[in-house]
Amino acid sequence: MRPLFHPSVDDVTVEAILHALSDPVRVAIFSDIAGSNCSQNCSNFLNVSDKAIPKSTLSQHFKALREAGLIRSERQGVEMQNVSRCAEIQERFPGLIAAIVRAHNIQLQSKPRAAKAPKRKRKASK
Amino acid sequence: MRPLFHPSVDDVTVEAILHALSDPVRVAIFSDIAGSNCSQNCSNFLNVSDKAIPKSTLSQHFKALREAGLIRSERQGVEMQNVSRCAEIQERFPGLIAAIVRAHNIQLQSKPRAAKAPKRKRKASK
DNA sequence: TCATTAGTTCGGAATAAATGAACTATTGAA
DNA sequence: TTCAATAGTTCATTTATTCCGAACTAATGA
Repeated sequence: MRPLFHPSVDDVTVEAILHALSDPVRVAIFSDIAGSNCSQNCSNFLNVSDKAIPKSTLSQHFKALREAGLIRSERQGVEMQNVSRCAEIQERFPGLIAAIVRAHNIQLQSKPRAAKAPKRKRKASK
Repeated sequence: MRPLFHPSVDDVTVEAILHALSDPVRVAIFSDIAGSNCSQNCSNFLNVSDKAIPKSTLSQHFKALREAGLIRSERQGVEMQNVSRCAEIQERFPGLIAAIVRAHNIQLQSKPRAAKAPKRKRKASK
C-alpha cells in the first residue's frame, strides 16, 4: 500500500485548514486529537456528535485532516495512530489552531444540542 | 425583492465561518472588508487574486459571507455597502477572526504568487 | 494457512459550487 | 413618465465534491 501523504508544513494553506475544520465531524475529531497528548486511532470516532459514521466516510475525514496538514497518521501494528501537528502549524500560523479550537469549545458550551451549520431554509422548487 | 438574510450573532457557527473563509476569493474579500473602516461594494472585487470573477459568482460569495454572519450588506442607493461584523463575532468567539486574518496575511507574504492548493508539481524554494 | 481487525479505495448516487442568461431595484436624464 | 444605465440577485444548467456500501489491503495471532 502506498504510504499516506503528509504535506510539508510550508505547503499547508489557511484555506485547507479552514476547509478541513469547517465540517462538524472533522472539527470534533481534530479537537479531540489535539486535546489529548496520546495518539488516537480512527475507530475511536465511529460515533461522533451522537451519530454513527460509516468507516469509509471516517477514513475520508481523516484523509482531509491529514492532507490539510492538521494531523499525522502512522500505522502501528494493525491500527493507525493519529497525532496533531499543532506545534508545526503554530510556528507557521501562530494562534490559528488555538483560536479555532477555543471557538469550537465555546460553541459546544453555548449550544449543547445543535452543533450543525445552518441549513437552507427554502425548499427546492423541484 | 425579499430582504437579505443576516443571522443573529448567536446563531453564527464556527463551521459556517470556517467554511466561508476556506475559499481563497472569499477570504480575500473578507480580509479586505475587515481591514478597511469604510464599507465596500461588491463591484470592487470583480478582480480578486488576479482573475476575473463573474458577477453572479461574486454575488454568491457575498451571500456566503453574509449568511455565515461575517458581513452585513445594506443597499445604499443603487449599490450595496458591505461592512464586517468582526466586533460582534469577537464577542462570541474571541480571537477567531483576528487569527484567521493574520494567518491569511502570513500566507500572502510567504507565497505572493501561489495562493491556491498545491496541485502543480512546483519545486518548493525554501 | 485462515480468521479477525483496522483502515483504504472504488463507484455511483446525492449534494454543493460555478456561471451565463434573465430578472429586479434604484437613479438620473430626457 | 419613460428610457437607459448600473449594481446585484435569481434561475437553470453544467461541473465538481462529498457520502457511503462493497470490495480490497495489510498486519496480527491462532
